[in-house]
Amino acid sequence: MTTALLSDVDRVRGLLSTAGYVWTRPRAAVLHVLVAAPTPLKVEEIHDRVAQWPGGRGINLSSVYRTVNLLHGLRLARRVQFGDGPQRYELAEEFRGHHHHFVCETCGHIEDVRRCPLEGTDLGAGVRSHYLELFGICGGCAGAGEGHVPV
Amino acid sequence: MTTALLSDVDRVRGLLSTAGYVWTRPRAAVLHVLVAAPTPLKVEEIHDRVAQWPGGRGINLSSVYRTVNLLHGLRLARRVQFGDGPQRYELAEEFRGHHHHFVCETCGHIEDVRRCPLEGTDLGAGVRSHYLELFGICGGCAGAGEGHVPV
DNA sequence: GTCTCTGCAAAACTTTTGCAGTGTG
DNA sequence: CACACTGCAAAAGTTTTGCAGAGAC
Repeated sequence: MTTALLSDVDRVRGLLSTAGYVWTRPRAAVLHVLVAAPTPLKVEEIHDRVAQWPGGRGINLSSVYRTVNLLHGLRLARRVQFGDGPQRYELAEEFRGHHHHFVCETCGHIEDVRRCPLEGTDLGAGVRSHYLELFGICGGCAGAGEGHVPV
Repeated sequence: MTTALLSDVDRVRGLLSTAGYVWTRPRAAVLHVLVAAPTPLKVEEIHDRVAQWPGGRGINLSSVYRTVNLLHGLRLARRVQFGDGPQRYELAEEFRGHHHHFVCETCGHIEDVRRCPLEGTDLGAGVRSHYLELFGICGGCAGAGEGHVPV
């Protein structure tokens, strides 16, 4: 999945460059935030974290939108939505590997589900991809021995 | 799934009444539209179709929003989202049965997937529900014998 | 007749866009 | 130094809300 010699940020930087895109401060900042995030982030959250990042002060919300749209268009970022609320973004499967999410209906906590329940399943001819999210009660919100335990 | 003696509209009407809600023209119109729709509809689309419905002229978009939110809150309608774009609504599983959707990436055509690929699958402890959509190329957009064929 | 609900208009929220100036390669 | 990109501000698209009047029971 990952060339251990190159960080994900560097890999994306190279891919953007090859595609003819310039490496700028806003793009670098958004990438660093996405690489560091364990779960999908709202654009607003990316913007907030970008401001913490060294040299990230003053980066405009529009630029964050433009950057995630660019990454999504190049299939370097994946768009995720949990029920209501705004879109969220995370690094593409190429970097993170194929996975889904478990969302706790009580506290909103998000967990990666690394074992795809559809693996080996026949989805029918013509199906190219699938979008799956699981919902339930996480370990923290349920009593002992009752909450979510991945398979 | 359905009490053949009562239409879905009548069943919802009874449920709303039991819950203390009044049966009004906007609510009736939205329900008729949802019952008649084979696939999930955008609020804008519901609003348009409501206007066609006898006595539906003049029903405000806000009322459509309020109605779908009410139905969704009572678990009588299900919210669906395909990639970008606005939310869509369809009658709850209680009426339509458990199913998913296949969305053609080329033409946007939506098809019901009545056989759940996760049936009998172990999703892990604590999982209460799942959200699954399939994407690919439909029969109409692919060459003969190549497009989507449900399992 | 009471109290819920609706229409209308305004606002809130998310996302996109035009444009003049900045910064990358 | 040319051209892509950014910040800013304004706009577009979707959804929510306050309020006075209409309608259901």
